[in-house]
Amino acid sequence: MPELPEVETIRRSLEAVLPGIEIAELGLFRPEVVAWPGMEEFTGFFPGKVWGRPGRRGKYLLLEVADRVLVVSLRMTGQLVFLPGPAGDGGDGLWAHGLPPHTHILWCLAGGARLRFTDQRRFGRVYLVPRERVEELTPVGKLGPEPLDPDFTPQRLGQILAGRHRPVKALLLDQSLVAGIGNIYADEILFAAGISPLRSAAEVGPEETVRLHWAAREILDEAIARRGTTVRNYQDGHGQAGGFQECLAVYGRGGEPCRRCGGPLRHLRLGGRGTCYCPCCQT
DNA sequence: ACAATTACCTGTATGC
DNA sequence: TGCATACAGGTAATTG
Repeated sequence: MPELPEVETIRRSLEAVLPGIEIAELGLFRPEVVAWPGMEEFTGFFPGKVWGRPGRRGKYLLLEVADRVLVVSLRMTGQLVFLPGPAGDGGDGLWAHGLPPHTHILWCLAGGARLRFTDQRRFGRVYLVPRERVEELTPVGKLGPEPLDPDFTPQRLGQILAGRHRPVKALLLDQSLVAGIGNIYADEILFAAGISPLRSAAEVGPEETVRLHWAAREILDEAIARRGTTVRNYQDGHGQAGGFQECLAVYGRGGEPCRRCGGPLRHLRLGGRGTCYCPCCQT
């Protein structure tokens, strides 16, 4: 499940190889993954255009291409992988052999390399929009602050929590309040902060807010350093797995002993999401 | 305005 | 062995 650390890792992978490369042709095998604009305009745009620098906002990849931005939402199982060419399986253009199943878009690049978008469950979407209309035409316009930006302070987090009576985990998952945190990191951040996911946000005190703010940055930074978490099928922009799954304290460990107190971790359903926490260490 | 719920998807695991 | 069901969960749309 690509969350902020995974999308940032993909962004860094692509930043190393994509800028300056020209697009030769495009294969669109599943038009419904294109949310904007229409299929004809989308397919007609790319040939001859040059990739710019990849950016990120929350869980969204923002790939500059000529005067537009390709906004990619990977959702659950989406993958964006750069395949160097023309060696190996590269260089065959749109008719390349060995393309994995669920390949929905393939950009064939000058020199034989390719960029492929795959998504087993087809939740993922791409938007091709003018640079100045990203916020207007894509969900990026509805996102809350970036948790790793300097202006995301404990005070700012306090304002987000204040007066809201939903469980604190539900707020962490709400992309319009804080951008980039998904189910894995919400559980890990709350464990690191020692706060129960069930607590009403309004009842999180000032001292705990500082701890929660610290935990969010600590966990997200460390997860980026380890190139993301691979529990199912996440891979970075070169097709490599992440390493943070070895650091998980609670996610996916319901019933297993807490690494801090040794007691059994609890698994429950919160807002339709699987949730793991330690009832002893998180209050 | 806010909060809760549902639809969208398919591979994997489990129960009978 | 085979079939049905539950589950994984990010986001948009819908309902309350």
